[in-house]
Amino acid sequence: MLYKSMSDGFDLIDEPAPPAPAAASRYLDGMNTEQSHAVETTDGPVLVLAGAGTGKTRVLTTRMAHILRQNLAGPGELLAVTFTNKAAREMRDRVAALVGTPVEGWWVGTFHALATRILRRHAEAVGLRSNFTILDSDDQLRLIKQLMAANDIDEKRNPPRVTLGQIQRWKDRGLTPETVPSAELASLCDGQGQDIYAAYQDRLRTVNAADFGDLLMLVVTLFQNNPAVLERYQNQFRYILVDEYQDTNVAQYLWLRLLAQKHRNICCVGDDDQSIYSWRGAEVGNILRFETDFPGATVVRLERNYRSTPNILGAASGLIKKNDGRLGKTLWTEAETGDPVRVRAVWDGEEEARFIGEEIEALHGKGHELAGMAILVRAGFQTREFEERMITLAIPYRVVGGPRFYERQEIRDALAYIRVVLQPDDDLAFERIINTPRRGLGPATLQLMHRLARTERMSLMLAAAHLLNTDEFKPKVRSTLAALIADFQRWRSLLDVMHHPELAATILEESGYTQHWQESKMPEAPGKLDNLKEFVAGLEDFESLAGFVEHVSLVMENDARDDPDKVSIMTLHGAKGLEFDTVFLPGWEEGIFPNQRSLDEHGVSALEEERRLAYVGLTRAKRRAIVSYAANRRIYNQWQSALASRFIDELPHDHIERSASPGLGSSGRGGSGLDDGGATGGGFGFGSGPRMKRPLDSLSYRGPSGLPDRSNKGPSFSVGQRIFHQKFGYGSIISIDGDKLDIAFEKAGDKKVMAGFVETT
DNA sequence: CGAACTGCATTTTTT
DNA sequence: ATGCAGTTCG
Repeated sequence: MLYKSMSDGFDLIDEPAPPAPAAASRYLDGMNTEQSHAVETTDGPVLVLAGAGTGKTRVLTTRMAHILRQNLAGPGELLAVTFTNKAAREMRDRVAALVGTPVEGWWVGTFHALATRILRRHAEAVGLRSNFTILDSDDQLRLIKQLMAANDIDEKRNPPRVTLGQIQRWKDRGLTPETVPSAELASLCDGQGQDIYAAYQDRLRTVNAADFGDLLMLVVTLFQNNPAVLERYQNQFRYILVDEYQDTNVAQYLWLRLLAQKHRNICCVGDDDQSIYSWRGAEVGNILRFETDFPGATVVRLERNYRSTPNILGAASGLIKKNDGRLGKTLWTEAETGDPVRVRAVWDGEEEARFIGEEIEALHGKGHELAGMAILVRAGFQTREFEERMITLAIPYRVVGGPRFYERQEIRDALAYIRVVLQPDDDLAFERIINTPRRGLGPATLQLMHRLARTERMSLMLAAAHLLNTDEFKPKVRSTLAALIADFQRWRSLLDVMHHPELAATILEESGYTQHWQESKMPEAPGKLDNLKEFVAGLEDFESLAGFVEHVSLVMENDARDDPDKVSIMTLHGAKGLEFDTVFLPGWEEGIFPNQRSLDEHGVSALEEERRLAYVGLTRAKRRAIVSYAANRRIYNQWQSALASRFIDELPHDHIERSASPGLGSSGRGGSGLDDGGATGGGFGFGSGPRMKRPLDSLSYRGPSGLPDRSNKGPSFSVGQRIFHQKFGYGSIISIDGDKLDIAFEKAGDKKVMAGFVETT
């Protein structure tokens, strides 16, 4: 099990607690001073700055247990908010273990789940009905496309994804169509961004739906417009706890601030150094500003680390120190020094995968569990070469974060049928399946329905019903559509009668959907049928179809089931909150990590976020961290010479040990602080060739040490100069950064190349 | 309606 | 290169 070990070092005491005060504080045993301070400071705002591996979950859960045990609040008066369902579940389980009571009726959950819970009760106040649908990203995109088409906006120049993304960012910031700053409108949708946003919101209200952003924003609106409702919740939640506060966006912040205003007992836990989600709206500012927002706040720093060795912490701390604007923490530990962080230079990606594979085999051979090892990459596409390597070596592995069950086409289709049964106004769902399987209800029919729906501001289903009373449809269409609507009505009437898994099966059967896949000769058809079976079977775990649909829309989680011993391969983002004995951090090269695109788009702040990502990566390791970087990288099937990531040079020398694979420039002398004067990471960045397996071909460019000639005695270059490169041919210099040249090659396009591999012509 | 073709991008992701 | 989406052709 992946996260099992997370409680290592702070096992929970789950004996039932005698009421006596002396015994009641036993759950505080074994906590360090700062931890218990964070737990026991129950009055007023508290900010807990919890460095990586300092036991923040323990503090959070113990604090909840403490509040309950001291009778400071009942379960219903405690609000505990997390970002992911996994975190919410873990919190529930651990508090339940501490208190010895089941967690029914508690307000422990994700922002979105809790917001939904509030919203269902007050839906009318914000223009929805209580059974509103929560849209998934597929629905959202389809809707945006429709609206853009209706406004004659060119999709080529204005990708719908971008439009949707912008609207989501606005919602993250709590901005309505009316309050979006005009300066931000010019660039979107040829200046029609505001209209599209407004139309989008309008459409959502009409079809009784909300997207994820709405869930948060509508609660804020609800509170702002209905003081009585706000007051009720303010009174109810005597204590508020927030996990991962550095990840909150503006809407979430407003939400919390409104709720906390009355009792002011809000405790936020977070780590500004682990803020890696600004690109999806998170505001590090929220955590940096906490003391201003909540005057008189108590700030507790958790700096004692229970996870990693001093070497790992030293390397990570040295790296993160390069960031400005931190609240600042100094992690320390009493653990044994441990191995230095290894930094390995390799020739190319293939060799990197081979190297990591060998390391994993060696460790496994010595009895280390595969489940304790992880390969953490910057971007999804990097997982492939490691997967391939694991397959050839027959090492069991799992890629965390692949496509999810509920995102599969057939599951979404099935879900859409159910959604329409539950909520006839759910246009997005209805539209999805109106012609799936094929019924001859194509675009023409749909267009007719849409027109009426839009002009009369009604749902498609209603529009269809109206149109059946006219002679707008051809007879065949008319009878098919009438039959479909009748089907839906019949299924709806069975809702209270039939056991819901059975009903779902009936719907899939009678609608012809099952048959559609039975007849399909697509290779994936059998698998899809299996998934549908699994889907129906999964319904047993829920009380009703409505409960199930809610679960699916809010809990789109991966089935993290199997625990057999496997190496984890995942992105750095995906690894946040996890820990492993051994962590491999490949691909530390300029352009990949830090990611070039990110840098291009957001400059210094992006660099700092990338650095935090590196910090997150390193601090996942309990005992061993192995960073690697390749001299050559194939990107989109183009060979590029790569430069070692600047982060490598930022790792403090006394905590790392550098080495290079045999045959590669910087000898295997190993030893930390390899004195190669390598400002850019030790003799790196050979020119590359597509099939240049060894650097031999480029011997003539190397200095006596076997390193590329990086002395400045070689030819000097100037911008605009015409040059020749062994692999890329002729080109001209765009810019010069030390010994790194940006060159526009005539054939190969723009590349970054080391000066040592370029000849003047 | 489905196969085949063309053009295009290709970071990170939860709810 | 590769995969995906949107379009076009049979």
